[in-house]
Amino acid sequence: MNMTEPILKERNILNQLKVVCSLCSLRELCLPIGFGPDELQQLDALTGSKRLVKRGEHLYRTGSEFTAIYAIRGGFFKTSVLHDDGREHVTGFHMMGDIMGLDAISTEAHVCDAVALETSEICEIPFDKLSDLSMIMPVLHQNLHKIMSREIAFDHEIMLMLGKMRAEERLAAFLLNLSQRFSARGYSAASFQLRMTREELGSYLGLKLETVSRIFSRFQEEGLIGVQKKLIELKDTDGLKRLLGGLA
Amino acid sequence: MNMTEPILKERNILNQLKVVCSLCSLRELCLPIGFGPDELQQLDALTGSKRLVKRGEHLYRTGSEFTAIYAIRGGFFKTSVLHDDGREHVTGFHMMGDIMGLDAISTEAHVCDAVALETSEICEIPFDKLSDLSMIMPVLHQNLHKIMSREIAFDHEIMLMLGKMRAEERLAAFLLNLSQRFSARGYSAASFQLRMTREELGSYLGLKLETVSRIFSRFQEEGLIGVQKKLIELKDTDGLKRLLGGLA
DNA sequence: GAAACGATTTGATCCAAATCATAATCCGTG
DNA sequence: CACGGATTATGATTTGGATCAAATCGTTTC
Repeated sequence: MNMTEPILKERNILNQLKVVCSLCSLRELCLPIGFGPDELQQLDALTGSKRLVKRGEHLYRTGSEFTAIYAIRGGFFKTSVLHDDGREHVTGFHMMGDIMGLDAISTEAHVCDAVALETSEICEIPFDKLSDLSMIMPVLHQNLHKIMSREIAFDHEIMLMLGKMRAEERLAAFLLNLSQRFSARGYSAASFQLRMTREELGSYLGLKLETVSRIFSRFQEEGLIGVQKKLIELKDTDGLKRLLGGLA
Repeated sequence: MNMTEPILKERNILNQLKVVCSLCSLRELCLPIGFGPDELQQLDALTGSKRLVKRGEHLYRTGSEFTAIYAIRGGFFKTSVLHDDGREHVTGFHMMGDIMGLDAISTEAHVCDAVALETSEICEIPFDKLSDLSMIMPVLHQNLHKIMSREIAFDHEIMLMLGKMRAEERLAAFLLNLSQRFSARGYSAASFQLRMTREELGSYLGLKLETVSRIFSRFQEEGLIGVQKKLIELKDTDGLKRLLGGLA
């Protein structure tokens, strides 16, 4: 073996990385562990096919062909399914650092709508390219599995919430989770802006919008949170946690 | 390049396949698409580390180290999480052909208990070996993604059920899903034995056991199903589907 | 800047499922 | 096979959240 082969291989990887829209977004997001410093620098240096999705626009729709997964660089999305009778069910809220579209791999068609709740920047990652690439980059391969596994585990938490918690507990759990996610991304854990309506939040939590509104008011009376329209301030995190009691 | 290298590689794969407990179980189950006839025959010929789990025994427990995923060759499992206050929440029912343990990849520790509801035969698949192997077998790699993706999509359906459906709709949806799963495995779609108690079923569906019992009785009065203890007979599948209305 | 529409809050009433209670039945085990 | 605990069925009552209703507040839009 001579030295040219590894170099060629290296170059090939770099080319593919470009195609793969740059993993700079992935670096910031969910795939950071395990790359060496050099690899990280290379990933960072690459610029990829980013795209703006304006508030209210669809990133993808139910039934459209699955070709890519999407890393959110900034902004806020909801995913939802629409029923025959016109009712909407919100299946998730997604922010900077989250990956969307993983549930479509098995059917090769998207199974929900993804809509931007504010103007957002996303990074499109062609899945076949990512898949090929992960065959030669073990770390990427592992991280891909971890991301999917994390989504499964997170969904199980949601199922617990929907199946076992009362309305107050659901709201408390939601606020604490959102706070924690903002905090993990460098934003304030105590104060944040909701991007969704009461109706969308209710749909996600299995509640009616009136119930969401009432419980926000009640939490405010009890000094647990401050509410000004969409601006939420967590005033007594321990109190909220106490509400959850024995549940997770 | 000479001819020895591919042959060595091939042998290496076969050795690893043995370690990987044999993919014969996987063949029957969730990874069947994409292997050539020769590969399939080889997979079938291999016998792997199967294990019996008796009724009531744990396959794994919350917090135990994640080392393997499990393919069910026969039998029936529930997965559940236990809360501080002693309450149990059932997160899933699993039968022949299902893969369990995927939600533990990200944390490297199991996040739920898996208990056999009847004496069952499982195949343990060491995950690091499977992961290595999938690096050199693209089809295995793809199928692994598909399985995980399918689990995510299925969980979204459960979330819909828990968030939007009334008790009757949940039971109807559950019975139809179970029937369809039995049917896909070659068993009768119209008549089957429930392996779980009313309480476990209620826990899974977000209902109390009394509600489950009452609705089974009501369905029977209406001629939708026949119930004799745990033996369920679907008498009017269309009627059950009609109950679901616009949902799913 | 007024009009129009959407989002939120709050009140009154209703209902599905939980809870409480009691049998009846099943099934594992000594 | 008879005992005892677990499971199921069913009735009576309670209640949390849905539904119906109306007023207020915001924010597009023309």
